[in-house]
Amino acid sequence: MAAPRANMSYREIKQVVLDRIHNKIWAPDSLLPSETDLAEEFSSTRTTVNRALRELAEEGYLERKRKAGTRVLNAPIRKAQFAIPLIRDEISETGSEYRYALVERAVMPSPAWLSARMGIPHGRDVLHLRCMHYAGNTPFQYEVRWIVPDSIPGVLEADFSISGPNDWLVQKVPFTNLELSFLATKADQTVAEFLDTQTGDPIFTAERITWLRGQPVTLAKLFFAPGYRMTTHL
Amino acid sequence: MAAPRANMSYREIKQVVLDRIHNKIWAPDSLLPSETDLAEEFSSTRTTVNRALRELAEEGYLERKRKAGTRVLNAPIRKAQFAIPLIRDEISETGSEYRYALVERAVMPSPAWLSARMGIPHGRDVLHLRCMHYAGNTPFQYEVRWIVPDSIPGVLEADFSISGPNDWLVQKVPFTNLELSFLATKADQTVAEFLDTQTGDPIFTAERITWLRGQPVTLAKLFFAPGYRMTTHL
DNA sequence: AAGCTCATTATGTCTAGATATAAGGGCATT
DNA sequence: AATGCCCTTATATCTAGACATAATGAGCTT
Repeated sequence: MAAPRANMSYREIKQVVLDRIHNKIWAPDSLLPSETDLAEEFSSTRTTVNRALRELAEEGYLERKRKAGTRVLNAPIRKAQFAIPLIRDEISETGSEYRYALVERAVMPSPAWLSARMGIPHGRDVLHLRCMHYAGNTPFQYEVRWIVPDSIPGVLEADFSISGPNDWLVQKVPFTNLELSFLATKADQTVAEFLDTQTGDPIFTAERITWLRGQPVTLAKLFFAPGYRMTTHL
Repeated sequence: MAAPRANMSYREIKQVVLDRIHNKIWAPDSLLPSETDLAEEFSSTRTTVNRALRELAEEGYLERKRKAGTRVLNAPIRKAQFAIPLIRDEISETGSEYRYALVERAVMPSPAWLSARMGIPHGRDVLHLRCMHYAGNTPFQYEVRWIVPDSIPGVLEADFSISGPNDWLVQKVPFTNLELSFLATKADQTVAEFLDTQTGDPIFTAERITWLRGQPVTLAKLFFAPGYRMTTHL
């Protein structure tokens, strides 16, 4: 248990505050002393205390409001952080060779569900892609993607047979906004074939919609091979 | 596009730096000017520039090393943050009433797979719980949990028939370490029955292991009702 | 009782400058 | 060529103090 000393660093202050929260010295919902008071107690400065409390608030332990003060959250909203690496990196790190294949490319009018989901005019042409990502010879991910070409100059001319649309988009289009969902889906026949598994198998799936300055850019459905886990530590 | 002005706030500086990264003024892998230089350019101070760059590094855009300088990451490791609320809150927010039921409570020797997974001695007694969480009358989550009683005084006497083990643990045991995984599983007969769905249906599942000062505390498998999505925005 | 105004106060941010520390690069040694 | 030492430099953090801003709550008005 860190004991208050003189000249504590903001890290040490964070630890002391955390300890006090855990030991209920500062109970849930209760108000902490003001930064000024804490600075005095820790014989530090307000700037340093501010950083400690600010970070603890970001981590979900405290709630801070101007004038109202700093409060201990009763149910610390734990924030799990998942790193979303490029699939190429994710596969390379396992020691396997990353391989990519374009399955289908088509320009088609936006289907109704897509229009609704992304907020684009019904019937507008969209670019539809289906791709496979392999770790060595093992299927890793089956990707189904729609791209709204209007807002992305050059996308209709881009060559997606060598590398995936994500690579291209990351390079060309800095998105400003992203929605990411994880869910479990049932492998239909197509997915099962591509991922080399049985129809009906549970498939860990990610759905990703990105916008650029309010304009919808792309929606991707990423079907992971059976056994995939998205894991984080904290 | 934010243009550099005098007396910029750290937020404005962040925006300018981000713009420059997006516009490849500072290309991936390239080195940024030093904090001192940037402070001069933005007619700000090093402290302010430092905060801007530090936050951008936390967000995964930059990499900073003492003496080496600040570098643009070529593949911005996007970090998706998921808020992990208490299930009670998650259900209340939908407007439904949260209901809880204990399905089974047993003390048993740790099965081999659990011992291996959590690193506890084989055969050691563990507390096994199965619970249901409902949103109104609709099944929301089926929870299967193991608790290592050694490190948690009082857990064998705790009453889990009224409220769930998570509520109790959060109150009593401030964990120091957590592993959280998301995956897709296939509903077996038990899960299907409790979640009121068909055997074989894909089930979004979370696995959570927590430790207290290196000692394993609990493992929970959380099976969510069909249709569940874990969503985040950034 | 309800609504409004305003002073107070805690946090939010910035300035200017100092010290601490990690790590790259050069130089000398082996 | 490889190793080890040291100097330099860029970031990391701290100090002390200032002003900015949101929100509370007291006191006044309606």
